[in-house]
Amino acid sequence: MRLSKTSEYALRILSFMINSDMQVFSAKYLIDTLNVPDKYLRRLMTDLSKNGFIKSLKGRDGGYIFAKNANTIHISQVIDAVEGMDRYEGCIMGFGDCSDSNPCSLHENYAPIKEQLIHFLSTTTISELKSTNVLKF
Amino acid sequence: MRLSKTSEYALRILSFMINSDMQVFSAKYLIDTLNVPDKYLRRLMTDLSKNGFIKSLKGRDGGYIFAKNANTIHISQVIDAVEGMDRYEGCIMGFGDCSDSNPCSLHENYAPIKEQLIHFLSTTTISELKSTNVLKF
DNA sequence: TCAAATTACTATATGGTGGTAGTATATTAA
DNA sequence: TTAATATACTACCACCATATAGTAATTTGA
Ligand code: FES
Ligand code: FES
Repeated sequence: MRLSKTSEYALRILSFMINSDMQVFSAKYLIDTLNVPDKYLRRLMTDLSKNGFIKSLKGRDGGYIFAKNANTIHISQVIDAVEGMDRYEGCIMGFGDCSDSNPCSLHENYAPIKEQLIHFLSTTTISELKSTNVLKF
Repeated sequence: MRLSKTSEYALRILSFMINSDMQVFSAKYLIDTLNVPDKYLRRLMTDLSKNGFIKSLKGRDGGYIFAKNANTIHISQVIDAVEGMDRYEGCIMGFGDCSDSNPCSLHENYAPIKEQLIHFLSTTTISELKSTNVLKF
């Protein structure tokens, strides 16, 4: 299972921000530190701003800052904002509806795993990504 | 979590074949029954043949047939043949190496779920997809 | 034999994600 | 006031998965 690259970038950025002591992060700084393509990161940050996760401070000494407490931002919300969560909620074989009463041949075994995945993504918040063990961003 | 459309098709086809009493399946029959695009299915079948899951019988009354016992075909092998399993084995945040000693910030919570997913895909065989409960192909 | 039924091959079109380029706009330290 | 430092916007390009089209090759029943 892999997220879209855009989701990966978004989570890496927010994860990096919550693990840092700094308050304001310029695009340039994030680009250099996280090795995310310049213009791609800028567009993504605008997108995250519009979705209310962060807000931008324009002009000299400007940058990005959390728009709300990171413990109110769930991973699933971030994924939903940049690529949509549908991809993870539907049937693994591509049939739209996934339910016990209308199962595909993989449903019985896969459904419990999916439940855990969805639960994990929708209950974990960005602030829970703060850790001293994490070595990479 | 969703497989690539090609993997979906492949699994739906093999799942359909194991759940049917027939032995030989023409491309035309599969196309009409499973609503998979004509030429796309044909190319996929050739691909599955080359990977040894099925074999083709050419000419009049030809079609496709399992090339080996379906209980020796694991789901992960099918996925690996048509889209590759790397996508599911790596770090959820896109860092190549995923291990407890070099974790990303999601690793601690995600790794156990990934283990289950990989285990499920690599131990389940096509013949286990035979079921009277399944309503859709 | 040969026509019908079938798979195999090659080339091309399309759509979406990821990535790039250039310009416009806003803010502020000096 | 103004130059420097930021973000915002618009258009475009590249690649890959998905899908389509046309033709060639193979087998077999009649
Ligand atoms: S119906 Fe396919 S995974 Fe639930
Ligand atoms: S290192 Fe990211 S999921 Fe394991």
